[in-house]
Amino acid sequence: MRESAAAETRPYHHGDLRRALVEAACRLLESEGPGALSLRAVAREAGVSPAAPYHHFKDKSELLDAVAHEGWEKLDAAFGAVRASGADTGHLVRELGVAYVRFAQAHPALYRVMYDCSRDKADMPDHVHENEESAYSRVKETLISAGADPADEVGLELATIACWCAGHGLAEMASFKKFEPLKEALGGEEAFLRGVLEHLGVFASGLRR
Amino acid sequence: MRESAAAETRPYHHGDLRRALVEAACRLLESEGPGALSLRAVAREAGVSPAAPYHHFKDKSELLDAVAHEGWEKLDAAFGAVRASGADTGHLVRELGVAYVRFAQAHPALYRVMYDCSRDKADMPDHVHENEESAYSRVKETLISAGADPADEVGLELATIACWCAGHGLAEMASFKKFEPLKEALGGEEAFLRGVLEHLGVFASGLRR
DNA sequence: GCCCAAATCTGAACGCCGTCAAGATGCATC
DNA sequence: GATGCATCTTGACGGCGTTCAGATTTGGGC
Repeated sequence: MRESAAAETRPYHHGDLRRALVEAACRLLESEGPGALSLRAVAREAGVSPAAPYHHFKDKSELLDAVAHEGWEKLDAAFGAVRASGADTGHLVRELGVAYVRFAQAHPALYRVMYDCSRDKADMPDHVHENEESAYSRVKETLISAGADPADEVGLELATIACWCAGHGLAEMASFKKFEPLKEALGGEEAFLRGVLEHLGVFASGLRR
Repeated sequence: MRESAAAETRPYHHGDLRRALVEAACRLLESEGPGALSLRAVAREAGVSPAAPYHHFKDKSELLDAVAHEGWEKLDAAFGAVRASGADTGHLVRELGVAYVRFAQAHPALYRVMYDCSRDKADMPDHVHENEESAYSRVKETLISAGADPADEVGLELATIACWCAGHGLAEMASFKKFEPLKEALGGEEAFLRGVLEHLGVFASGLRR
């Protein structure tokens, strides 16, 4: 006889410790950075003992996976917003690239967790593979609306990967101090990002040539 | 009264513990991966007490910096080899990209340390900034030989950054399992790498348009 | 040749970490 | 109301980064 039938699998003592832990982890990540994200600290933040998380996650990496999952969904939402913003299709791919870097800059610790998880598993999360609403899928769609040939599956996949690689690389390097003079010369961060992306074929035209 | 006048600053007890530690760290990195690289393990591998490294490095991150430095020099050498291989200039930028990814795949743990250090300092190492023999400088030169306008400093810098971002992104994602079917369809890893790079302007032509 | 100051290394300690086993606690069903 | 199970706590283990006091070695000045 549950009060709310909201949760399908609901814990007993705490209410929903699993979610509470993920939220505590995100909170710590934003406030203290990735270095401060220990299992014990998360448990402390959630107000439980250091061993409590082990009833909801096999080990620390499984908690990080859950945090990363949260991150990918936030990224999907950010991409959805760009798509809904009505930017003209000619520049939409590039604007997705800018939004991607902006996301990484807005949540640097979360972004790091997202990719550390991917590296450990040597793959993108399942979520990206299967979900049609995923950011990855949206890039592919956007390439098609920009004129890519949907019948050329191989070419389309390669172009999507190219976008993703460039976006990820730029996301990890855009904040390097080395580039600050150049940013000033170009009149700001956004101009810098667009400038770099303009040199990368898929972002400039959405097509190979 | 030194036997060999080789070392300029030479330690007293061990011979050259500083170098021995860096080499031990590289050895551990190759054999056990980045997760096993603790200061204590490095000291163990070098046959000294856990506190000994603190007479040569301020803390662990400074040891990692030294390891990363070693890595960047190896990368420089790899790029030098490509440049000396006499590939035709039209494809040289792309071949540098392939070599970059190959380097990251050949030394994954070292590559990770190299970029973790950069991220922590929010910059590329000094070595990359100042050295004309650095891999970064070589990309720039190669872009010029491929036809980029050396007078357009801003454009040239943007193109170099674009190369670097794409290379780094591809290096971190090329081993994702998601891409394995595509690699097979294209007939191998190299074809996959070239295929992705072909979609990224600077690699295809070395010029903006 | 000898002594001293400085450089180098060791040993022990602190607090933190991830993880596990054993026991206490509370909910859900019978 | 008793039973069973999921949940949480307590306490412990080994490993980590780091520090500090003390032992050891070294090179330079007498």
